[in-house]
Amino acid sequence: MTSLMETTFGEYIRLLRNEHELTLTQLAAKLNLDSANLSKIENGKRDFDEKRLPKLAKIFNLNLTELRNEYLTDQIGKQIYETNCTKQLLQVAEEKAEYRRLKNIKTA
Amino acid sequence: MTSLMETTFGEYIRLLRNEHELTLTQLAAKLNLDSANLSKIENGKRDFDEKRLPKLAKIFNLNLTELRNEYLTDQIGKQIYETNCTKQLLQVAEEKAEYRRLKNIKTA
DNA sequence: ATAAGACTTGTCATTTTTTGACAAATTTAT
DNA sequence: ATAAATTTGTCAAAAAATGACAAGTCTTAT
Repeated sequence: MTSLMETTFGEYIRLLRNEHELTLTQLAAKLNLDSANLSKIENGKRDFDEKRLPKLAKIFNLNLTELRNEYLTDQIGKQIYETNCTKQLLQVAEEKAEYRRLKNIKTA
Repeated sequence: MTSLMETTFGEYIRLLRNEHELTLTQLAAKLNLDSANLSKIENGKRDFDEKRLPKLAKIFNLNLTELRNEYLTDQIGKQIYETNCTKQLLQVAEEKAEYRRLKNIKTA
């Protein structure tokens, strides 16, 4: 796996956009959304809608799976940040995830 | 800190309820919710509303902070599970959380 | 067998949250 | 100063979460 970004997902989009010298308006059009909202996304004031990941990957010719990982880690990182979840608690959360895995494979 | 549960939050509530020999109806009443919905919560089909944590703590005479941690780790664990987030990706998510911390302390 | 209590499931209206869209700033580059 | 780019505020629409109730199953006592 390619090493993932140490940025927010919004910053990552901005990075890509700048690399490709697109304006907000131009990229927003390609993504089928409003430039004002894309601005908010890049500035972390709104979330990028997961449904648009395939489109985003196509526009910048990125591997969708890796992009999804970028997105996923951003989302979870955000939650960790917002809830002030410590490493110790995160460890517990991981164990609980594992518990769900065991349980649900049996159950389903 | 007391060691946290390796159960879902719903299962934990059920555990507490059974220990105290309360019916769904009885506990639901104390929590100001419908017994049918409490059943769903215990069975993981709905989320417990965070707003009720203080009430829940009071009913069972629990430390609110610890209960919150129980809740928090359940929530994040659930997200880890649902998104199939691997340990490796979780590590990245943690770094991103750290990045947000640094950034937002500066920014705010 | 059946009646009662405990629990579960399905559905739907209400509430809350998220999203899309537009107008009006503000900033940046020329 | 102008024009383009970006940001911010607001609000209606869409989507998701919640509350409530009805109807179902399952168990247990009689």
